[in-house]
Amino acid sequence: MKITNTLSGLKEAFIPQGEEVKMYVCGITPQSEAHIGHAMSYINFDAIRRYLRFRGYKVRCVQNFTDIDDKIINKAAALGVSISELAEKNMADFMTDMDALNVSRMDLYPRATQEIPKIIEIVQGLVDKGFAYPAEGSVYFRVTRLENYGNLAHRTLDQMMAGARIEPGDEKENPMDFVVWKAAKPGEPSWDSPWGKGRPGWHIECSAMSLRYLGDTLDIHGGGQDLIFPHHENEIAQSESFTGKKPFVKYWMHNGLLRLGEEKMSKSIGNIISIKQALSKYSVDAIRIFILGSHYRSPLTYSPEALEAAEKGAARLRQALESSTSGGKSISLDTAGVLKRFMESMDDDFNTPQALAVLFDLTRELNRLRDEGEDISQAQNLLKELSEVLGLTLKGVEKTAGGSDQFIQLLLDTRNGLRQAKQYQLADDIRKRLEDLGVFIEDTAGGTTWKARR
RNA sequence: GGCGACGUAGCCAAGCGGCAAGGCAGGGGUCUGCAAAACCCCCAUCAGCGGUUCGAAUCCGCUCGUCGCCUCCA
Repeated sequence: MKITNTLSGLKEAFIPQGEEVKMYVCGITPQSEAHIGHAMSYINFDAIRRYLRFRGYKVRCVQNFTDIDDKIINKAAALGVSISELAEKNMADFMTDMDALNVSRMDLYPRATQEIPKIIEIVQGLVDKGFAYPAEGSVYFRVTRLENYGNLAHRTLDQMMAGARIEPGDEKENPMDFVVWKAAKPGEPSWDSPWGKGRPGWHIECSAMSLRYLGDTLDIHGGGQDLIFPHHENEIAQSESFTGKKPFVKYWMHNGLLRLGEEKMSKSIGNIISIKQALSKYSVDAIRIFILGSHYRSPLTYSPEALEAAEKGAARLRQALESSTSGGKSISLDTAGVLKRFMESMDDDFNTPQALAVLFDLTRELNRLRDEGEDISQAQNLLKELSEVLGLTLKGVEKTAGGSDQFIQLLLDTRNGLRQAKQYQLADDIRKRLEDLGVFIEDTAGGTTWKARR
């Protein structure tokens, strides 16, 4: 398997440290509802995890909740609710969204506010070794102590300074120094520390959680491209300085960002479509096909047209699993070939668009064999298995609950009576009216079937 | 200004040195009482210009256009 490593900029052979792949996927700051940009990141990394498991790896994956930071504090104040109340609500919503998107659960979801002792331990360690210094109750990381600062972002300190957007902050020795521990402001939540009351800076929580739950060296650390700098760059600085071990992460993976129109979808710009909004219009499978239909490192633009196209594609895959498997002849499907193509695609830096193409090809082949009267159960099982690797559910829309099924069946029976009597106008009228109610009919050789669609 | 990525059919999107995957839409067939579904066939020379090579969408250079990061952000 090969993975593109952001640090080297190269596609590298994937060799994990041990039996278990240690993986960390940057989570959210639970300040508001998650949007489909988040969905894009987490669906991509979900497919990656699923494939690693499919390939026989054990995977231990951790995802943080950064439940304390400026944004949450301000937002909670604006809404007039407590910080924990806001965070709890958004974390619960996030889990609901992830479940709805069929993103498999992480092994652990640590929270920044519950990792304070580990965070203080790291900050203290950094101060002891001279990598960080206290100033006015805060503690800053001394960026100039590192030779390789900027490596992940492929930038040097000088180049960053040239950006000239950095505000020098009086307490800092160097404008690029970043805060690892923030002195408390009045009215804000705070914890006791050797430097007085304060709270963690951004970045430090991820170092604390990954070191604590996965060890000094991770195999894979993932997140959106917008996290490369400064977030992940700073994580490397803190973690490696604290443990004295390199590398902190063997493979850095970053997904491209979702755009809406010509801009990145982002909370600060406000051009957001929430996961719930998307799910109210499109099926999970459509959303996953839309996202996995583009390579994880490429940017993707959200559009109703693209989602609708994905929805139709999803319907085709589903249809292939729903069709009956009547024939009794032996199988002439090249299952090994299909599997090989699928794995070659995924082995190559998780090329999900190509893997999806394999599924669509398999679907066409399956339908063809069915039309020729072959037993297609094996092909269907393969399609089901590979779809699950990509996290597709391929579940049809539920038939209506309870009673109405019987009435629909009654109408179909009546209509088929009319058809036999060649009363086609009446039969077509029933079909049309059922369609208006969201019930779609198909007359096949084996009888009439129906399904509910929105 | 610095760093990075990208520009492939009507739309979305793989391929990254050897005769252009896949999805959606479109056209033509088969099947069907008609629909629907499904199957078969058709539909691009890869932003532009120049170079390297037996051979380039794929490598190099320039031009044009777009996006991301450098500040909170998946």
